Amino acid sequence: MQTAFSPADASLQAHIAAEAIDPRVEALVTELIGRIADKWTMVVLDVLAEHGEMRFTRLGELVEGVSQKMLTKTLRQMERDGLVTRTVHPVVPPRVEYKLTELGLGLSEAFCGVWIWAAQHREQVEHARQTFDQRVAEQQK
Amino acid sequence: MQTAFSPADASLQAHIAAEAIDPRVEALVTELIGRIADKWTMVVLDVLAEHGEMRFTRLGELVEGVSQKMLTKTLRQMERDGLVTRTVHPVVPPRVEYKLTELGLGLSEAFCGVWIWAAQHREQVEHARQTFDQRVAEQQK
DNA sequence: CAGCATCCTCGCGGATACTG
DNA sequence: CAGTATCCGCGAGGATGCTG
Repeated sequence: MQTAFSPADASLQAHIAAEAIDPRVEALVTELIGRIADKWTMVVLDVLAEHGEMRFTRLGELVEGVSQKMLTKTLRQMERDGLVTRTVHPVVPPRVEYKLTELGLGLSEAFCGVWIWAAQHREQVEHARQTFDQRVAEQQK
Repeated sequence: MQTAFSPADASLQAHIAAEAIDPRVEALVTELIGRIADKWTMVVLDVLAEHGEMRFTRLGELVEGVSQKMLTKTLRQMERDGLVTRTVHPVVPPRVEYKLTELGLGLSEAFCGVWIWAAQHREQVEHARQTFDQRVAEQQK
């Protein structure tokens, strides 16, 4: 079924608008967003999209700031969600490679717009914060 | 237009590719992503983008699932980041309206791709989870 | 090397009660 | 109506130590 997707993409596209109104679907999508839109998932997604297949340790270096625990957890979640594949090479020392699936690659592309936005508007956001904080401080007085 | 942005947009656009490589900028953008990519912010953003200016209570109804505390907190953060404006009408009973700024509107558009992706691939993700959980369960035996 | 297990802390976030 | 204030449980997430 192409695994889990019977209707043609064109048809789906046409239904997006209608689906967006359905509150139940909205809720499910929101839930999905809530799970994948966490900090580490996004960064791992980005790193893997840029560098391709990678080992655990190398990934930990590039993500930077992530603890080993969180990296493991994030990767497990992503594997569970079908975003990455985990291939264990039966050698010593063990060699485990992580790689984005089609699904993961698609998500990384969808998220690309947000990265660009963040890069473009970071300064505006920082300025807004300063202004806000200043206003609050003055109001305190 | 905006008050807080000296370099021209075209120039910025040209620098995006270069900036993306700079690790410091990467870190800052990552941090920004980490802050805005939380569950409630995304949903509020979505609701405001769809319905325009809205009052606090109405917002709480549409977001659905959010506690009053989290809604307040989320809105304060978004206001601080310059994503929404908060206008208090000095009447009784009090009337407070929230509305997306240009900045917020831009982010909601950037995030649009992710919403579409989530709507389109929700089933695939769910299927992947079932497969994964099954595999783990069998491995346990 | 790639992890699992354990301990421990801290702050998220819900529930409830009160106010301008 | 639109919040603030307070209490509190629980899970996220870091640090450390151990394995195949």
